[in-house]
Amino acid sequence: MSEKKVRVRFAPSPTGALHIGGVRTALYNYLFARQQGGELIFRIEDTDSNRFVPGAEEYIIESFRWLGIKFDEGVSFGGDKGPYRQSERREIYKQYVQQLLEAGKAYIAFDTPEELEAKRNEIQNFQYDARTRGLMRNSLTMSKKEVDDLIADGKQYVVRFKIEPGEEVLVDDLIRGEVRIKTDILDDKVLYKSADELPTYHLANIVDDHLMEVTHVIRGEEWLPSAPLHVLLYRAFGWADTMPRFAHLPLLLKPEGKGKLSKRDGDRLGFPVFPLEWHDPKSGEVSSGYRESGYFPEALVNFLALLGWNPGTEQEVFTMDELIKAFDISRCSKAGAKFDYKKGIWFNHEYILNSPAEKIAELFAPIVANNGIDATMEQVIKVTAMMKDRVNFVSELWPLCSFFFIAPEQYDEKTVKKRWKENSAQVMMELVDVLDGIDDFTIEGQEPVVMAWVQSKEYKLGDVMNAFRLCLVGEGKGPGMFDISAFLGKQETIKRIKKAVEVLG
RNA sequence: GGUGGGUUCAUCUAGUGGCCUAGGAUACCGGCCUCUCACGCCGGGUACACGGGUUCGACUCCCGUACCCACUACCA
Repeated sequence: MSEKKVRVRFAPSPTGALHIGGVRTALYNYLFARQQGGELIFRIEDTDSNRFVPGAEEYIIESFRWLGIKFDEGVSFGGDKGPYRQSERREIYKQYVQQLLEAGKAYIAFDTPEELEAKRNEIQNFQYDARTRGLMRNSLTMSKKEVDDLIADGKQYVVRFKIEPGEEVLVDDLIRGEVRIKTDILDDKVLYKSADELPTYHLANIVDDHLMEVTHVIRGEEWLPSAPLHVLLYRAFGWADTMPRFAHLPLLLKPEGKGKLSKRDGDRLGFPVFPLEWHDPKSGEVSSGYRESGYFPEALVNFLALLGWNPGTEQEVFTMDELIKAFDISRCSKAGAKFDYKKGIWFNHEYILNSPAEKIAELFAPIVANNGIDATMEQVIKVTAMMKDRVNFVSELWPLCSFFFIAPEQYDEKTVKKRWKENSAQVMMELVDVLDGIDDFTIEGQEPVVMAWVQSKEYKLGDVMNAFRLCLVGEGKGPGMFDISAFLGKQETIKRIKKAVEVLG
């Protein structure tokens, strides 16, 4: 319809670490913006001064930097529609609140929280609306003078939106289709609080989205019930013709059991619910993050993108660019998705599989060094190339391949029992002689010679190789035997065999 | 309680009236590969919430019931 440039926003409250569901919402906004050639705005919704948590804003920005989700404007990103922090937009909101007041579309209410609480106890299912506002202390029931005097007196008040009953509001949702709600069941929402001179979410959201020329509001399903209120606000301001389109995303649910995904589920089942490690400044509590747990940002993004959306093809592994091309908001599912964290692990495995050994080795090298090993980068790359496809996380690499760098101190009991035969010691000593005679100790140099010897002696290949493995590794695991011996070199290989023969006899 | 949203394998999901004896992926189990352990490959399993319609025909459309989720704050 319109030729307007697509503009979307992600607007978190700085009340703590960014929840994984929020990350997904931001990702969908990003994919949509990029695909449409539009822009993504980062706005901070800090209209609740009581819930502000220091460091949260920086945490959120750093999270997106790590994930590769880039904003075009907003807090810390520049732009000419700022300020992008709602606490810095007080004067703007005041002006629009005034506009609503003057048009008779909102009114001032003096009821204290205690009075409201009393009313709720007095009347069951009490709701501040057309039926009850005549019973309350507000500018609808008081004279203008009374109201002016109270304000002049410094009495605290709120501004409430005057909802007219008897109407049906239509919300046209990109994911859910047409949702209709009767205004009778809506309450006169608080739009502004004089106490901190700040609006509530609803007012700030509409004013900012309008002023920032937002064209699509992509947010969590928890906002669906208040979407009609937002539609009504656009109308009250006379902005109905430029009202953004809405898309309400399904929620992320607990992996097992009922309810929405919480931090406790992560702690219990052993997966992070935050992108980065979070240190709560109040409680001092530390929560694990995907980054610190060894996930690749690309894998997390890929995993999250497929949780609640699918391309309609059988492709599952996507780069960010591929996601941008394939994304289609109308293909988002409507039902909440249980958080399938095991699939997230699989995605990480896929990324390791598809990454060159050099890249994984860069991450593995510090781990090798931390274990007190003085290895060259070339050695680390060699080991990584042999072992990386077997793990889900880089951190799993070391326990699997420390034997490349450290000779076994002891020999796994079960493997000894199974693989160390009567004549193993003798065969291994023969093998030492065979190996000692090989000048070219590469895989290609060793293999034919050793194989020929095994054949000539009519030994069983398995018996020789498994005993050989036990000598070099200390247990029955690892890549091909000649890969290991070639890496170790002639001297170390022979040394380990002799040591094993000595210990195992 | 009220309002809105939702309901396909254990899990994420494909499916827009006949292509569905319901497809893919994860997890699990089994096999293959093989000098071991993995990886990989191949294979396996009791899924359309239930009940009524509409229709020649329903997983797909309509109604009801059940269950789940969200919202119901001077929080977002």
